[in-house]
Amino acid sequence: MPTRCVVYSDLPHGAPMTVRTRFAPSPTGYLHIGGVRTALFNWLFARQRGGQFILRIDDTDVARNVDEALQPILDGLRWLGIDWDEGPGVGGPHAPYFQSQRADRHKAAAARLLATGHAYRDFARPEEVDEERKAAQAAGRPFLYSRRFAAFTDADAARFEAEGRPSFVRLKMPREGSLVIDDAVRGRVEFAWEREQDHVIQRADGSCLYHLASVVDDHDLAITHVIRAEEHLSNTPRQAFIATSLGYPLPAYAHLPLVAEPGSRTKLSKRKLAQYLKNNDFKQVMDHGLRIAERMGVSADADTFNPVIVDFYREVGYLPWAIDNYLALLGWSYDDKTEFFSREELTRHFTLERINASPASFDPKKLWAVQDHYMAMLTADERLAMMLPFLARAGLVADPATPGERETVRKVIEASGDRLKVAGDILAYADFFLVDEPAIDPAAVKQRLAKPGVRALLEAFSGALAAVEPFEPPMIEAALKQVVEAAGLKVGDLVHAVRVAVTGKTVGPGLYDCLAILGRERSLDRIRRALPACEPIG
RNA sequence: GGCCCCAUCGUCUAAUGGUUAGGACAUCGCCCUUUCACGGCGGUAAUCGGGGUUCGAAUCCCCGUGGGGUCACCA
Repeated sequence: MPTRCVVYSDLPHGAPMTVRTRFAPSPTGYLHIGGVRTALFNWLFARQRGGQFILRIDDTDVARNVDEALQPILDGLRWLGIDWDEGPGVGGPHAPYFQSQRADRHKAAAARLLATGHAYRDFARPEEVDEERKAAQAAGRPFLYSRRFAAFTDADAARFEAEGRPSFVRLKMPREGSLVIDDAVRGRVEFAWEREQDHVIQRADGSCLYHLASVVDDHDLAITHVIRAEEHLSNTPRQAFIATSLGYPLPAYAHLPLVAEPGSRTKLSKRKLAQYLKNNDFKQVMDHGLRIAERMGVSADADTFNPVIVDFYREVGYLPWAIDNYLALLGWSYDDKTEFFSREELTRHFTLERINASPASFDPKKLWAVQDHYMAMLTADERLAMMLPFLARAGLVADPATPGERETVRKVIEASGDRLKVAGDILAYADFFLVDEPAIDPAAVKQRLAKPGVRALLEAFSGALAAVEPFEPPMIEAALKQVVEAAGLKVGDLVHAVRVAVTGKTVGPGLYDCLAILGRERSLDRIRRALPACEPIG
């Protein structure tokens, strides 16, 4: 290893090498929003350069059921449209794409490192290293393993073995000089070798640790650009040491700014949901999701029903591209005003150069705004296709929906306009058209129905409604205005009461649309049934 | 604590060393309006501090301060 080694942020010009990036999640059972951002940037960069995006599963240390823990991650990426050229489910020329299945390669690399003197067998017991560590700490100096149980000769090894000590393998890190990497987003970063530990790369049982495995796999998969979160920046020296010791060319590195908590710079974590809920924007988005889950009768399992986890957005009915577009803006920008990009535009414009180096806090309200924008661009048919499954899940329509149900829902969608922000919102706007006896909000009754004069007004309107022909919004509006004028009142005085009588709520699409969709008979029936509630309370 | 990274409105961000420091979300006010939502108009709001370099610094350098990441036989 040269005392100074410069890693370039991109490949030399003229090298006709295809860009290959990877996302290497470990099977944790869920897809974290920060992980998605990393995957997205890798994907975008590969696509922009006409290269390949590889999905590798870093399951080196898993004791759990990998399939079960992997599925949500694969599903999440697919849902978001982040497709991989090689990896689980699609295979590829460098298979297998599971780290656990590459153990032989890792072991061979460890053996080579040992043979070339870049690593050594160590016979220290954990507590013996801990003692050194504590002593260094107490003395106020940086810890550096003494290597006193390192076997640099066969004689050493024989002696330690005679003591019955198990051995494992450590890196023999340089203790002079420094490593300089030219990070694509951070620029030049220098690390002194004397601060780097002799990391363990292979356990006594022969299994290899993450850093070795990762470097070997990246090389075997011909990864050219390692684009990952900033938390890995300090891992880079040991990985660069492993790679160069093995004779591998170094990949280019790009360390992405962390996705931080709302209103903070701390790394976003799914475990701190309770704390994030104190943030009003976060709470609003969460509560909205909770209401939708409740209407569908879905249990909002805190483990995945969490705005830090991608599943949340799928459950609630966000558009996958809205999430991609929002996440692309978290740490990256195109110019001073463009915020919305089609898939093609984004893959055309994306560059590593325009990635920001400082942490970016996750703002669920801004994501909401991006979602709003894309939702508004959908046609009624597109929304219908998107929303029907939510209604079916809530038991409000058959699965598949009958032609009649589809027609009704389509009308509701058209009448609802921009009110539907996420697919799950249809539940709140369509229910009273799909059930015979909609739930009545008591507060709405008190506010709009239980007042003097309301009953007579509703009765008069019923009479007018019975004669409206055709039963369409403009005519219904005219009839209502006539009743109101005859009574010497304002439109609002009747509209609100009719709305509550008919829908049970104070909010919804335009009233005339509601009545038209409901039809004459059902409208009259509901008004009739609401009349007893019009008696003033007390 | 060591090492490393970061620092423009509350948030995401823009600004070849020369701009009245721009946009978006959020927020506030007004308008539109049958509710809600949308929409329209307008407002509040930022270069962490101190030194340099320079005719000129958000921008380059240094020092502080603050925040963050990382220091496993986890990944």
